[in-house]
Amino acid sequence: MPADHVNGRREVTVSDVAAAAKVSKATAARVLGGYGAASEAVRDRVQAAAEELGYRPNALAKTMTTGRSNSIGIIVGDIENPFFAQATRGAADVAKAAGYDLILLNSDEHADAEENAVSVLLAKRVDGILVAPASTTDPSALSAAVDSGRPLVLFDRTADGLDVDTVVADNRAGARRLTDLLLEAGHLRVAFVSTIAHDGDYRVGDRLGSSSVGDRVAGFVDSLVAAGIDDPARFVRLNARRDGVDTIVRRLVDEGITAIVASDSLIAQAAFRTLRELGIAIPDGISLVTFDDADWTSLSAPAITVMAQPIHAIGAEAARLLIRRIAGDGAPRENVVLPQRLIERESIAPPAH
Amino acid sequence: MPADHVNGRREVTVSDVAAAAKVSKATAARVLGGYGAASEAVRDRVQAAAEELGYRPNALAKTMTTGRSNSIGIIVGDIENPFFAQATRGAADVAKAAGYDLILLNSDEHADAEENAVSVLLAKRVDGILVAPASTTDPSALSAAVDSGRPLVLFDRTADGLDVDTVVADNRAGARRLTDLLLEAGHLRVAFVSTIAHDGDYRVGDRLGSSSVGDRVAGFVDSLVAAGIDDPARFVRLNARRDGVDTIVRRLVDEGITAIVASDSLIAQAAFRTLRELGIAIPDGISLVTFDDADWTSLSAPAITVMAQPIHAIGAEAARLLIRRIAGDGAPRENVVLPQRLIERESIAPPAH
DNA sequence: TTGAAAGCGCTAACAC
DNA sequence: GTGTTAGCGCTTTCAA
Repeated sequence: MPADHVNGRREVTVSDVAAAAKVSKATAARVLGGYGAASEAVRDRVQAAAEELGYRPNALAKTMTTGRSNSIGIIVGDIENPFFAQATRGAADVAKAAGYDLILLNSDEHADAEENAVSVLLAKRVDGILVAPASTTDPSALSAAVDSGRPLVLFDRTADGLDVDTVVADNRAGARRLTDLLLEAGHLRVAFVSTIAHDGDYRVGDRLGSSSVGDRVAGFVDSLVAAGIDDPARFVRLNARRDGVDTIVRRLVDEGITAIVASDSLIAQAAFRTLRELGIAIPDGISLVTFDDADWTSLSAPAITVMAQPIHAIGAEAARLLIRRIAGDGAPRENVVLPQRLIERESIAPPAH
Repeated sequence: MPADHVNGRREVTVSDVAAAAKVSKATAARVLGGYGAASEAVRDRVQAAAEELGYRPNALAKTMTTGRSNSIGIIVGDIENPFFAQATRGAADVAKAAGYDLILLNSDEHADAEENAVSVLLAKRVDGILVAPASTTDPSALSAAVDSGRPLVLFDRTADGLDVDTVVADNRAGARRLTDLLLEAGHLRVAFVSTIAHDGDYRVGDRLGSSSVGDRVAGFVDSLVAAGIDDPARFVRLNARRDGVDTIVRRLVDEGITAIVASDSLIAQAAFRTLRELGIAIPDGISLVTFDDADWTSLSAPAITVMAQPIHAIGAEAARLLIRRIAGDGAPRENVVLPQRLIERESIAPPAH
């Protein structure tokens, strides 16, 4: 039952229009497709016939012959995460302006889901793929995409060993600045908390599964080192997904930590709740800072000092790069690093003791 | 340059595999496509050849002959809006489980963008469309979708005159309950604020552009009427996008309103900020309630009493319905109404004086 | 179980 | 300016 749809109705094709307009298929296709030339009379006749019959182009057939689908795939961790939603919107706007649509897939940060997503997109012959790689250190799930020769652009995270364009925020500088702020306020015992999985305790130089978290940790360490603080690695607490942010924060409190750098606003949110339950005031009991200017950070009491990321721009820039590649730009790979922006609010105070 | 990609490499096809395995194209296609029968020996040979050559199926070609694309389109107002992001995730999960992918389009609540989105999706021959209609009262932008005969399911909002499945939340009951809470606390002057556009002042019975807002207003009015409050329409303030939530809230304060029902959490957020600027305490100066359990509503001081919606479920249920239709379910249209859930927090107190 | 051939709706040469 | 023809990569009769 090809071309028919479930309801049995058959779609109107170029041939139908051509017949109705009494011209050849090629001519009808030329005016309908807006390419080639045609006399005004013929053009009118064809358009009238198309209108009359309710002709709707079949983009798939076009793709079959041209090789271009005008759609690009985007693989995010989870579209429900505001970060990805904003980046996706940025990408969608740029894509739409250039005539592309987005096929959206969630990886949940799992390599196998990511690999599967790539397969699906390749099968649908997307013109290019945008992805926030689930793993920086082992991006093998993306190899099919690379092998396919189709343009691939990474955003938010880089991927080791892949020679592709990337767009990320300057997480290291951002983390450095955020931590500096805490140290300048007099803190000596400040912790960095992330949900990222990591075997054993963190040691300086360890590579993390996500370059953005890795860069944040590096910036955090930079700051402590510059301040002459001994053994900075002991202040880095990972595996918060496994262990629970709540548990980790309680432990930090017991250890006498006086300030916390949350690796993302979800962690900050959990920490905020735990501190409230513990009856510890922010910032007088403990100072708290985080990444991303999430809604709640300016509405909470106190409002949270954050390092905002140009999220929309990250997605938009990635899409721009991808589209340029699709158009055949053979320039060497580009690694765009966008600046973060500090928003100082009320969650930092000198340490208590 | 058909079938070649930008880089000039040609994709491996069924024919290539068939040749390598020394079988006919049909046979190779049968084993590769997992349909029809084949002897074990042949099957192995074909699979080995496919593996060897790096065969990747072309889903588009398959769609061309079968008429099924295994992709569904989803048109949302704005993916950056957490409501749509969550609903999209719900739909994506159900879709993925059934073997479908999502093509995502933003309408920005504009009819022309919506109409254009429908066109694109129809051209890409999606198997069905999910849409949160930009307009309940004039859904003509969706007529092409309806005419196409392809399944269409609406979520979050209904559309007048369209005989299609819909999935919405019980906004009227939710608004009624939320408003009742305020009246029970002793409020007599409570306002409802929405960004929806509307010509002139609201009058009871006016139809609004969005059924969800319309239902909320209706529930609000129900409550006031039940309490014997005169002329409830005067407490309904629309056009907040045009006039600014800030301006409207200030005016309400001047008018001596003692409680506000925000039509969504973005409005509540703006109102929260304005009241803070005005130095009016919540709930002692003014009580505030809203829809949607947004992050900030539980972290703000005070935490906001909200009517939560089963957002994920709305998207999931819509996708479920759509997929059932795609499978050929000819049952009469279904209008699913999902219950909302009250979360009482700290933003209601008896009126001041 | 396997193969040959036709066709999905379109574009792209190439001729006239 | 217009028509003819040959594909794109797959599935689907229909025979063998």
